[in-house]
Amino acid sequence: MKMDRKPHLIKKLADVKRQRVDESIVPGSEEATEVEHLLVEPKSEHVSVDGVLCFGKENIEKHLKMEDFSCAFDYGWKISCGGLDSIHGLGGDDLKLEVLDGLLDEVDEVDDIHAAHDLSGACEDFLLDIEFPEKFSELDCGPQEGSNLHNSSSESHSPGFSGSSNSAGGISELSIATIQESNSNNGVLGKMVSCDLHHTFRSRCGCQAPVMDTIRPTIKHVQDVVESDDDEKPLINYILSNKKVKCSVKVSKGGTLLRQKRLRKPTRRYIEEFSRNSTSAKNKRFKVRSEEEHPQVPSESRQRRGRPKKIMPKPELESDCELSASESEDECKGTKKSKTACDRRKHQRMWTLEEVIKLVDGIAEYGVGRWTDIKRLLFASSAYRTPVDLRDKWRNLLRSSSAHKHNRREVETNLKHAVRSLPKPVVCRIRELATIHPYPKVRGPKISSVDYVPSSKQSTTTKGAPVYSHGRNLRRKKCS
DNA sequence: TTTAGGG
DNA sequence: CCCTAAA
Repeated sequence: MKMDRKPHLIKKLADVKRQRVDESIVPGSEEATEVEHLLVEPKSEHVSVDGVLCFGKENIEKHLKMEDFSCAFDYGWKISCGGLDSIHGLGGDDLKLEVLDGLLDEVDEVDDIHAAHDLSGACEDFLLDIEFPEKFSELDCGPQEGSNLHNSSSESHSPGFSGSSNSAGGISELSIATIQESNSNNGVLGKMVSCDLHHTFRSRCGCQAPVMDTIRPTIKHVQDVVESDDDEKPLINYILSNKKVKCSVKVSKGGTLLRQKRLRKPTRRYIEEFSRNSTSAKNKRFKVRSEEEHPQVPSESRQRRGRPKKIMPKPELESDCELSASESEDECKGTKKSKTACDRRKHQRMWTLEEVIKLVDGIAEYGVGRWTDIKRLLFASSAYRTPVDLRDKWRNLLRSSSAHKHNRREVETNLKHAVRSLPKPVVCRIRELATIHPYPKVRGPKISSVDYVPSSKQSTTTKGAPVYSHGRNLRRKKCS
């Protein structure tokens, strides 16, 4: 199916190109330069999303028009075509390849072009993106293939495609920036260029990439569509959310080139949580509780961070599956990118009052420092609380309680706002424990000889007051 | 592996 | 919450 159309389309384009090239390209050398740059610097996927999203039906008109423009920039076009064709081994490539070669000779960025050509190689890094075009090509591109190059939806599944999509995304992204300039410099031409660039993108990833103006409404549209069938896949949600951000950024920046760093593909879990939060922040607490009721579920979530241990012991529940899935994703693709993206703190769990109380009880019973014991005995049910978490929480509790002591008024004012605050009895207990089981750390003065002047500082440092009797807990901070 | 401590 | 060092 694609095979049939390709040659045809290309031919058509070639014709158009002949007509247009002279008109559009010749006058402005700038565009050419810019395009080269564009070709050289593929960046970030966010544009690809733009392009993909643009596939709204309302844009058919625009797309058609753009097809006319598409030839303004034969460089990008040809290249993209060549790349795709060569990759997919479609018919009628010889010609195009030839042309491509010619272009390669002409253009400086041979390497880049080759890279584009050799999509399979280029795309390895961008497997993440593959799903974008896929999803959207199915979603939005389907109905209107007739009017488009439509070399995508069916082909998009080929491994090489992701690469093309990426580089195309980079192009279109840059093109946006370029467009601004072009517009200012020579309005019409700029527009044409932009159109063409988008077209290029579109041809490459098989989706339509209309000009900026068309993007916004389209996005909205797509959004609606997607939101309507929520089941479609969280990924889409993510895309949309991302999309929103990007759009806003673009607007705010007024078209200045903005290069967003590649974001790591969010795990399903992240997506889930994101959607949750966005839907209702209030439910958060409730959620935590509900999750507490099924502690086995999230148990896996924690394992990941500490040590690899046994990765995915056995998927028990759905959420477990999710986790494992995200895990595997992380492993596959995250290898390279995980570093860039700071996914720290991905899973935060609010400490409920019950938990805090439990923790305090545990500490009261076992003492400070025996976190594993406390965990094992009191938090066995909540697998997501590691001993370290308990310790951290305790630390925080101490801090807050001491803060209470220091300037109560201030704290109280905060209490009004912060729902965080613990009930007084709990605070009292904490403080009590603090004195009984001093946490080795926060001690005011390095007074090793507490015996001498204990009272003076003791009041202020609360738990800082070293209680010496608890052998185990008596950890001297390095008294330098 | 567990704790402490720092970020 | 996360990470690392030390025990």
